[in-house]
Amino acid sequence: MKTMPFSFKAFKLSQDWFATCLHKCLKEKALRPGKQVHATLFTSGIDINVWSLNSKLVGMYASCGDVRSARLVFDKIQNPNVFAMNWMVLACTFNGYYEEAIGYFCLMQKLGNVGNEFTFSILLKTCVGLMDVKKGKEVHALGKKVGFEDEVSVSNALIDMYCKCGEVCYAQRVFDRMVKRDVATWTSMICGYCNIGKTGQALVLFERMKLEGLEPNDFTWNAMIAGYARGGDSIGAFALFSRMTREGLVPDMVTWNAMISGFVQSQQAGEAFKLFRDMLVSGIKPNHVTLTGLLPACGLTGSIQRGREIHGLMYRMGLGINIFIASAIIDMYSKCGSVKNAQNVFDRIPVKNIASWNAMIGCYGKHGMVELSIQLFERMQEEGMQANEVTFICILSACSHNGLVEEGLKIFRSMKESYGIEVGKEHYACVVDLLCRSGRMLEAYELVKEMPIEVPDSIVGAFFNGCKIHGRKDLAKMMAQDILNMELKKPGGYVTLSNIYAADGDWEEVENVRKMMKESNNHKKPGYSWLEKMNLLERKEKVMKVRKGKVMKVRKEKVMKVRKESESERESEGKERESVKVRKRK
DNA sequence: GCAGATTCTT
Repeated sequence: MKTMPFSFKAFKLSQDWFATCLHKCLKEKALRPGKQVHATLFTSGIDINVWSLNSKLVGMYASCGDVRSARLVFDKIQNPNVFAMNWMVLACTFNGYYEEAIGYFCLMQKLGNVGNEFTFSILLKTCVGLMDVKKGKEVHALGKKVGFEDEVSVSNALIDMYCKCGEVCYAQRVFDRMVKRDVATWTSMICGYCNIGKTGQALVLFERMKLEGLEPNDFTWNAMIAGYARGGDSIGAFALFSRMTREGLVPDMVTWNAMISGFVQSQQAGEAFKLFRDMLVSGIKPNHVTLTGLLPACGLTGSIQRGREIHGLMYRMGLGINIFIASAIIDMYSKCGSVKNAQNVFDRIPVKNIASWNAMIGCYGKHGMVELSIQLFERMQEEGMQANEVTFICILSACSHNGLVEEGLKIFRSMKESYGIEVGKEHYACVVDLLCRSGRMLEAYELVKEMPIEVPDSIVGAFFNGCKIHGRKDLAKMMAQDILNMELKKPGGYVTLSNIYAADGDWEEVENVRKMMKESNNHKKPGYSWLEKMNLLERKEKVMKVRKGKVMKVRKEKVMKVRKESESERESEGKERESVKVRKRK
């Protein structure tokens, strides 16, 4: 906004001049100059209601994200037009005031204005924000009634809304009915399929789109590549990535990011680093997402050197204050075995968020410093930060790995009562592990039985393993019986049980379980139906959990490996320092 | 003049 014509000599006190200035501020999302224009407008005495400046003012504030100022201006408008009201709905939606956005829409209806196609596109976004398909359907019906359903923009928004709310079938129905489709239409539909893991279906659409003469753009390629990467198919993702470059297209930053984090998520740290280098060579500047995506690769291989390089790069890029990277860096140092570096980064974060606290609490826990973990947990609350589920996973696993049975149990019991946090699978897993490690098998048994949620295989496995170690075959048998009697919340119990016996080499029991399975005709239900119905939030959680699971699995090995490495590193560093000292003395 | 799809930490 340096080019704003703020030369007051050339000041033309006309509404045209104000309109041009406001438009420019709106386009460039420049709040401060916009406020200056507003102030000048105010002192000039021009009535914003006489000219159409009112909606432009609202638009300027809305586009800059200043909802409060937009609202203040809006309230002074005598007869708000569609534009002003659309801007209000938009501003409220983009800033999370979904209910208020709907309020403005209702006001619009009350004033006898049905709105236009943009009103409906924005309103559908509001429904996405609320994750409310029911409202989305209402908007759909209303839009149909007033005849906006055939607008490409509205149909696109409908597809987007249905996909994000987990109703891909409805999205497909809207898609099929469309007479004219643009790139965004296809991309939204492709995205919908990618997000529920149906990359094959997405690919079919991708090819069909090309056949119909529409060239996929960056968004389409990104959606495809990201879809494959998120589904754990880094080979498929990379095939697309290569195809994209073969077709003479230049991948943009987001595409590189998707591909890099895809490799990291499928544990291919080397490929990720290679790609990152290629990205730099091709002249694309990485952003904070690139670095947060790449950093876990350092933890995977325990390469603290690479981590330090990225850390340095972050400062050179002026991203030092970015809270997302900061947490990822803490985690990186933690996984690479350097508590001190992690702590340094943590201390330098001016405004910490929950992820930064959790990363540091987890770091202490991983390195055997439970007391510090708990101290930090307390400090966090003193500083007014609310603990979340992840915080408790960190604390409980710290207790479990360091044998703090009573403390761990106390924290576990207080979770719901004092903090109002739902106890999840991971928390149960930590505490079952805690009890098993300290040989309190009966308590572990009771805890597993009282679990109100579906008991995951990992917990059952940990329990059986504990029974083996502590010689409690009686409890193992009881648990097995409970699984068979379906007393335990465990669909597919037979399968788990036979797997457990198989892992133990007890083939006789395996055969028994199989027989029982056939007799009772109780086959494991194929788990496909929930995919269609699951909404996006749940899916995201699920994906996160799957990722976390993968990380947890390797983490143990890595931490051991890293500890060894960092020990030898410290040794060599020590030696270096000594040699430096010697040289100085000389 | 108002939209649309992609990437990220615990």
